Amino acid sequence: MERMVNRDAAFEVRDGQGLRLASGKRARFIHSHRIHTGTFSTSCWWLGWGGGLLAEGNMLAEETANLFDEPAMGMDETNALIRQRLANLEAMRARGCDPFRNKFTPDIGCGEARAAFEAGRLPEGHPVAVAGRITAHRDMGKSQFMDLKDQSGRIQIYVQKKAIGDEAFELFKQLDLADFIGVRGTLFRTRTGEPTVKVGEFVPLAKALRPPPAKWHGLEDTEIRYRQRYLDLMANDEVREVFLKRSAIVREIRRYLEGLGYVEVETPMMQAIPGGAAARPFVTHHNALGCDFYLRIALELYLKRLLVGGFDRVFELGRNFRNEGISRRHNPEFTMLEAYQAYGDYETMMELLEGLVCHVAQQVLGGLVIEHRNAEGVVVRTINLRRPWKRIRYKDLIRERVGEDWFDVSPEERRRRAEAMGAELGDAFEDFEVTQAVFEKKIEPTLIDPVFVTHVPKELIPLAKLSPDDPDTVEVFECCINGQEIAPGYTEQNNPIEQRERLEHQAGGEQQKLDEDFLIALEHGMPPAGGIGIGIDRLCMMLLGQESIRDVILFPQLRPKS
RNA sequence: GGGCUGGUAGCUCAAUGGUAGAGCAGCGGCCUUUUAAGCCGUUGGUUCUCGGUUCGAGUCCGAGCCAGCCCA
Repeated sequence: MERMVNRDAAFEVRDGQGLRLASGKRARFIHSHRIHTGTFSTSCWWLGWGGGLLAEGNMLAEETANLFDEPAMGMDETNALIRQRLANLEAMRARGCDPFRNKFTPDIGCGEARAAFEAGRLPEGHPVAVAGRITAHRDMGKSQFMDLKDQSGRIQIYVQKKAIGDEAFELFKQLDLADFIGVRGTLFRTRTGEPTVKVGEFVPLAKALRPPPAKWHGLEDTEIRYRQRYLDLMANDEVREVFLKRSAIVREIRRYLEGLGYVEVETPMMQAIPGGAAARPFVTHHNALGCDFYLRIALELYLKRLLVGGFDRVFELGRNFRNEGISRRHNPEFTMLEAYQAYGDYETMMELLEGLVCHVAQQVLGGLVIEHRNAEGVVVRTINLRRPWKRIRYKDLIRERVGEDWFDVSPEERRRRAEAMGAELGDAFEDFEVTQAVFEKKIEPTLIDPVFVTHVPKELIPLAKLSPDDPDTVEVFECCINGQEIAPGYTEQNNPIEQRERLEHQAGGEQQKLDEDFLIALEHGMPPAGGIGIGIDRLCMMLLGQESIRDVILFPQLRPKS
């Protein structure tokens, strides 16, 4: 009975309120202006748009009737295109055909069938069963062409009136663009050479009550593209491609790390003390425990506990949450890879990163030279990932880019020069921050090919371990590609006494901000280790040539529509 | 948070302050190998919201909402 609701899930709950349906209760619902009665096998909620129900189980008929008097808010039945589709749905039903079928089993994908036929792996006349969404319709009178699309791609189908009979032909014409159908037929090639399925039988599988985006221009409204990504994916093949490749990137990252003996783990997203980074967290509340939790801002502190526990090569690939601004490069939730390797150091992690990114690029993109193109298809940037990647010390890079005497002049002179270069400096900026502002504004954006910036001043990263050969710097690298920092890597701090001092200093005397359990773990002994964090969204932007993080996240965060 | 740009039919876009339009989609008709099919006809609008100026506002002004870009 639940399916009954599902099948007719085109009808709204009034006033945007949800209705709770108790198991075994009878409920009335409406479709196409007809009221039906049903019983629910499980309890469930129906809410807002696309929900199905108008009244709760044991509500009296009179009460329900009142609800029906209110104007429809959820589905726009005033829209002529939707009304037309509802009428087509009814007409289909009147022919005794269920517009929302439970199952149809294709024996090959649309794109696969097409490719196999093109390659000669399937012969002319070969029988196939395919299913997909109708993406184009070309009406030739007594014969019809349609394009059918599924995940594997597109194939054309061809229907002749005399081949399927008058009755079925009329039903066929009741189909709308964007409906799903299943088709059984045989492969052939049309006069124009197009691989096509000659339909012997078809089955409507699901009705689309709303029209799809325009076929030719695609969907360009950025707001709809992000809020209703399914429409974007439907209409824009290149967007689909980006997300399929993102999936492949993540898969290849896992494969590479597994090949090196890394163990993938999952650690808490809800944490009592959010640590491992300096960022504002989101707060949430646990009712039964009666306390607040924070959504994690980093993976580090739990992964290090696992090093203590004896997982020597460990990684997690998952979501972090930071309660900060939203921009072209920032989404409040973003995907991070953190990996830790016992008995390694930051140099180990540089090699890991090089190997990882090259493996992914080779497997997913088929090469190590990445070209970014603008909307006109002109190459605007080329990134060369070939190994070895450049390694340069922070101070050497600064000297190389903004003057050999940068660190020899007075702090006042550095400030003057930085401002002359257009770096924006806070009044309270210390000397190292002035240099860092120049690095971020003037140098980082120019680092297109991969660069490991090493020997970073210790003031910048107070929690890291000092470099033995230059104690003013720490054993840290920042890897920049495509003008952005993609991944920092560290020789991890395993001295619990120093770690405690630093964290206590960072907590500023607020005990509740100190992750005591983490410090206790370190006191049990953590092997020396290299660690790395990779922003997967930014890595995808770089590899896939996307200028905005929103174009590599399926459902980027936007302000909720009221 | 600040600046700039934008919001018009289901989609993509037009419209000097003077009758809101086109293409596609939809609907009706013709067409049995088309593919952005074609041809003929046709429906469709709270011009994001609220207020103001004006004889008259999609257009000008003010406030707000949403988005994009830049900056913080």
